[in-house]
Amino acid sequence: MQFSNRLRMVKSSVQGAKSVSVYQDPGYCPRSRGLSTDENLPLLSTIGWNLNPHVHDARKRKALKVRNVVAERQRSMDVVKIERNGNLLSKRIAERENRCRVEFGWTLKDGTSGKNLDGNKDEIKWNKNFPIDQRVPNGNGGEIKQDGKAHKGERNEEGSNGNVNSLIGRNGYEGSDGNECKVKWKGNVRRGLEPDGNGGETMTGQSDADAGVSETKWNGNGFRDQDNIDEPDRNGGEIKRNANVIKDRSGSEELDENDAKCDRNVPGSSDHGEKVDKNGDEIECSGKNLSEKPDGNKAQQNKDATKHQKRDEPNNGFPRKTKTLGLLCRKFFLKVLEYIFFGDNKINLETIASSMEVEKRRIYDVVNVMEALGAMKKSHKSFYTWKGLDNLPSTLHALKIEADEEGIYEKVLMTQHIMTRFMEVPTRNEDANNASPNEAGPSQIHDDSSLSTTEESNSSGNNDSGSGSSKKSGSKKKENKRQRGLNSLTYLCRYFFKILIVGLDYQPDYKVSLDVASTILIKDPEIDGCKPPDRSRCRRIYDVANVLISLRLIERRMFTFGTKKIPLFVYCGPKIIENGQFDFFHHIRFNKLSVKLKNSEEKRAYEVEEENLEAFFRKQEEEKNKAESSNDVGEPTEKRSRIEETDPIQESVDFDKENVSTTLINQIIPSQGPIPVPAIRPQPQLIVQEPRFPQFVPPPFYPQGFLPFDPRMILLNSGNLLHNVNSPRTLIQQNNFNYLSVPYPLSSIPFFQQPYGATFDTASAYYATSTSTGNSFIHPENIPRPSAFNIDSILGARKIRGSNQG
DNA sequence: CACTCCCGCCAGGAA
DNA sequence: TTCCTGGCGGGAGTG
Repeated sequence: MQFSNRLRMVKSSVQGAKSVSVYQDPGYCPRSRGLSTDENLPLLSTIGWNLNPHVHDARKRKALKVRNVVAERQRSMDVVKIERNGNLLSKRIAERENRCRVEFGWTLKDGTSGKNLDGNKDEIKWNKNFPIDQRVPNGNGGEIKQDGKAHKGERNEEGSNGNVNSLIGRNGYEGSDGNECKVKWKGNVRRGLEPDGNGGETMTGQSDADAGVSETKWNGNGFRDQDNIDEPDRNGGEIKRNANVIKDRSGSEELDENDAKCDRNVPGSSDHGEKVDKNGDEIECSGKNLSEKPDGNKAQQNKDATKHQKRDEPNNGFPRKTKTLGLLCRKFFLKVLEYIFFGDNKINLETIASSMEVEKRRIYDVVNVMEALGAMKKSHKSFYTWKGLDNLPSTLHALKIEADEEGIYEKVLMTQHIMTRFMEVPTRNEDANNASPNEAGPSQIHDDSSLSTTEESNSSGNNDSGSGSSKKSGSKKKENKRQRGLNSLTYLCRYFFKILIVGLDYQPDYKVSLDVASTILIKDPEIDGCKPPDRSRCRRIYDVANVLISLRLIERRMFTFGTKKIPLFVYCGPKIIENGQFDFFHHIRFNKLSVKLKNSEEKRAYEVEEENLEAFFRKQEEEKNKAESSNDVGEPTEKRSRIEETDPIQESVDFDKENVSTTLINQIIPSQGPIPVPAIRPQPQLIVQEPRFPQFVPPPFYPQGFLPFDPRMILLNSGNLLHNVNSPRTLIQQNNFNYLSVPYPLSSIPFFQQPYGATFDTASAYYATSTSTGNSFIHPENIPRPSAFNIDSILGARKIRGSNQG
């Protein structure tokens, strides 16, 4: 509770008064180029000007509805879950029509007072605190046993336990713990059950819904949502629910009423208690009882129920930092693990989204990346098949081959070189205004004269002139579609991976900056030159990167360049081997995030997710051990997790998983047991490495103005070229362009701290190679920015201009 | 101010 | 026609 309160953040409500960013500079914004200013105007809704308030309101309502739906689904999800015996939730909706019985149960943690509902139990014994164990024979001789005393069933009023479906109900943060608005299970819940006509049996009970790591059963408040929940499990058509089931029989208006009544110990009341729905289900009403009209398949997406849970919760009550994509990915992964654990590889996005308390839209971001990695495949609407990441090494191997064939490594190098030139220090006499980045590039002719079709299509995407013929619009549509595909997260992810892995064979410490990656991803330097990529796609790269980071497949490491820090991405996934196998669960378990999370909420959230994951694995192991108890010879437990000091993935050492610390974000714990493919970890940052730049063979393609360079060529002050590799000043100049064969060949700056490419002083035509001897050395501090390709900085300037323009 | 990236609008298309 | 999917950009949050 305290923590939840702490997490509450008041979302700033700055609206309207903000200046609007209008990207109208055709010289910079590829999408804007050649467009009229109207095309570049942001939506009115975003501006808030001249906007029909009704439209605006409608949008807001829609957004609100979406949020409500999410919350509603969450409630549904609470009811959907199953006992851990594998009664996997949500299978076929159609089956709900035939289900015979539904059990609502809470398994008791201490096991003293009742049986778990595992399996097809016929009865539940309740805690002795339960004064009444009322058995009502149903029409077919079945027994209905009802409720018990919940001794630990503290539930969130919202039913928004993000972990409701999780075996590990850690529930430690973001109010997802059911502790924010606790509903104490008062027990003493009595009710008269009406036998259903089908001989269905309803069991009500309650579990020790302790957020216990290993005991979490179904313990959420739930709306009955037949679309989600009314599905028999695979063990005989039972759904066991140990949730506070919300039942809306009379529509939203009654919710509060029911709510209020149910706060009391509910005596068996036909009004608020169980009712047989048309399918013969009985629904228990207990704890926080809300009722839902059992009127059919589409339970009214509850606005009202959500209403009261949302009203005090700006930003859904959770700080933004606890909703990061990386964190979401971790949660998602845990959910998937549960599915796998239950032997089901069909992932229902709706279910997952509900249980994670996020909009489905957010899930797509993760799913798309997973798809790109081959981990998931869409089966049908809202359902994906989990294929796993065990084949990741071979998947990446294939990607790497593709990358090689596409010459991506050369593109990377070339982009680095080209971008380097944006760091030119203008001569004193030179008007800085004339030295725009684009003009410096070898592809400038391209840039100016011929916008690529890509850009055209980009532009067309924003162009709503609509005056073209149908034929024209058809092709435009096609082009839009093509462009959309190129911008898809899946595509970007794969391409991003190609960029990140393609150089591993050449540079052991291969790393790529965001600027380089975004430039290559967003444009083909060969065609488009190295114009600044647009912001939007950079955002996508951030999205992809965050997911990959949370999966521990890449790392983002900060490198200093002068006074600036620039992030570089480093691959740290499994070794890329053809037909290699990879225990991804293992990988994600023992490779903790190495990034330092500054935000405490985010850090806490990550910790909780780590703990959840760990608890899941422990649970899994426990069960495994039980099964193999006879053979089990325990390893010495002295081996413990340790703080990673060297390359953490050098070897896989047996460690006692049970004692693995899961709270250290920066900790990397060697894995237990061998894994087929070790993970690649970046080198420790502080180790000075020899510059290891391969003898770069010029790529087979050359943009206009770009000529291959010879690493052995150096440029003398006279401008003549010489073959010499021994000189510290290794400058290559060909065709009016300067290339450096070896970036910072003799620089005292460690290579890993150096920016990509070389720093070039046009005034002196020297490369900075020495801090002590080179008269013309340009200290990094004197370089305006680590990369002029920093998108937002460029666009930020544009932004100002745009704002100035109106 | 720059960087990061969440949020939600809305186009496109599948169901 | 509905609604799922996901591209996209605004702007919030943070250092």
